[in-house]
Amino acid sequence: MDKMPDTAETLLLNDAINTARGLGVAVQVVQREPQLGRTKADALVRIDHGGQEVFYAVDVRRALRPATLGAALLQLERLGQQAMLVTDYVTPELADELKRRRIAFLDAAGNAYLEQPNLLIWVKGQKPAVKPTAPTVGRAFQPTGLQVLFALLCNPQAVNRPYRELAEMAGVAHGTVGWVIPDLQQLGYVHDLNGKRGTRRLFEQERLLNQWTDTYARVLRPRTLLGRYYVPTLEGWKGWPIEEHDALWGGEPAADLLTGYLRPGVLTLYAEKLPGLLAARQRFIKAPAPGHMAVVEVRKRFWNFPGDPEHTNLVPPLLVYADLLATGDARCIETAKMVHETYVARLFTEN
DNA sequence: ACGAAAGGATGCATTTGCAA
DNA sequence: TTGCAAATGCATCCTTTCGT
Repeated sequence: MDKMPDTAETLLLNDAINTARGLGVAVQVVQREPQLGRTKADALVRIDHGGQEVFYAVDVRRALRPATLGAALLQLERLGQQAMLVTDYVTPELADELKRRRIAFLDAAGNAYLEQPNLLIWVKGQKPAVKPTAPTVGRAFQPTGLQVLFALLCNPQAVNRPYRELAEMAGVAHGTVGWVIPDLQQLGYVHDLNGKRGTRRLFEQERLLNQWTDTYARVLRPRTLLGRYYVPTLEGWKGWPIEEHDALWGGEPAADLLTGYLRPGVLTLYAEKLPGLLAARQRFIKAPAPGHMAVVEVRKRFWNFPGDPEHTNLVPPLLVYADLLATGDARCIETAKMVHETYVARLFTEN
C-alpha cells in the first residue's frame, strides 16, 4: 500500500467525488492515506462551501451492507469527529440509518448526507447507475480464503508453517493455501524477507483485520449458520454444559464472559454440528412460540486450532470481535472495542 | 405479467501429479 | 518434504422457460 495499488478504491472515491460535484458540492482530495492517530484513513478531503473549508477523514468501503455496517462504523469512529463514509451505493434504508447516527456519507449513485453549521446536503433514493458490481476480490477473500486468513490472524507466527499444516488449521484443502498466500503477497500483506524460505511475515495486520472483518460479515458468516432456535429463557446460560457437547460460546455470550459488559440478546454457539443432546436438554425449538422467545444461534466451527487457553469454552477472541461487529448493534460495537483492546490487539504487537 | 422451477454457465475448491 | 500447476468435480448464481 505504499504507492497506490488500491485502484478499485481509488476509482470509487473519484467516482463518488465526481457525482458529488454534480450535486454542486465542491469536494477535493487533499491527501491520500493520511495517518490519523493510530489508524490510517483512506483519504482526507476538503469541502468548500460559502467561503468555508471543511475537512473530512474518509473511509472508502465497497459493498456496504447492513451486515458490514458495524465494521464501517467502528472504523469511522476511529477516524474522529470529522469522518465520512464513501461507498458505491447506499440504499434508502441505510441512508436513514446513517443520518440517524449523524454519519456523513457520499456514494457513487448520488446519495449523500453532510451536515455542518450552515450546510445541509441530504439526498437519498438515487438508483445506482450500474448494478452494484460485486467487487472482484482475489482468492484470499473467498470463503475458504477467509478461513485461512482467520487462522493466520489468530496465529500470526504460523505464516511460516508449511501449506499443508496451515490448511489443516484452517480446515481447507492444501491447494487453497497455495492460492491464498500468493494473493496476500500481491496485496502486500505477506513478504518473504530477503526472498528466503521460512522467512515469511505478515504485514499491516490491523489493516488486514479490518478487511477481514468486513468481508467475513458478508461472505463467510452467512454460510456458517447451522440453525436458529428458540428457548424458554436466556437466564442460566452460563450453566449450560456446552463443553460436554463439543460446543463453544461465540458472539455475545462470549463477549459477556470476556468483558462482563454485555448482556447477550442472542446466544451464539459454535460446533461441528447441532449438539442434539444439548438442544433437547435446553428445549430448543425451531420456531418462536409463546414461552420460547429467546434466540440461540448455532454456527459451524470453521477452524482447527485451539483458542485462548484462559478461556477454553470460548471461540478465539478475534471471532468474538467480528461477530459483534456483524450485529451492527451500538452496544455490541462498544463491546467489540473492548474485546479488541484487551484480547485482539495483543496478537499483533507481541510479534 | 409475474413468480417459480429447471437448466446451464461460470468460477471456486479440491484432488492429483510432479518437480525442486 | 514442500510448493506449484493443471484438471476434475462441485456449488452457486444467472438466465431461460414454463406454468399460473
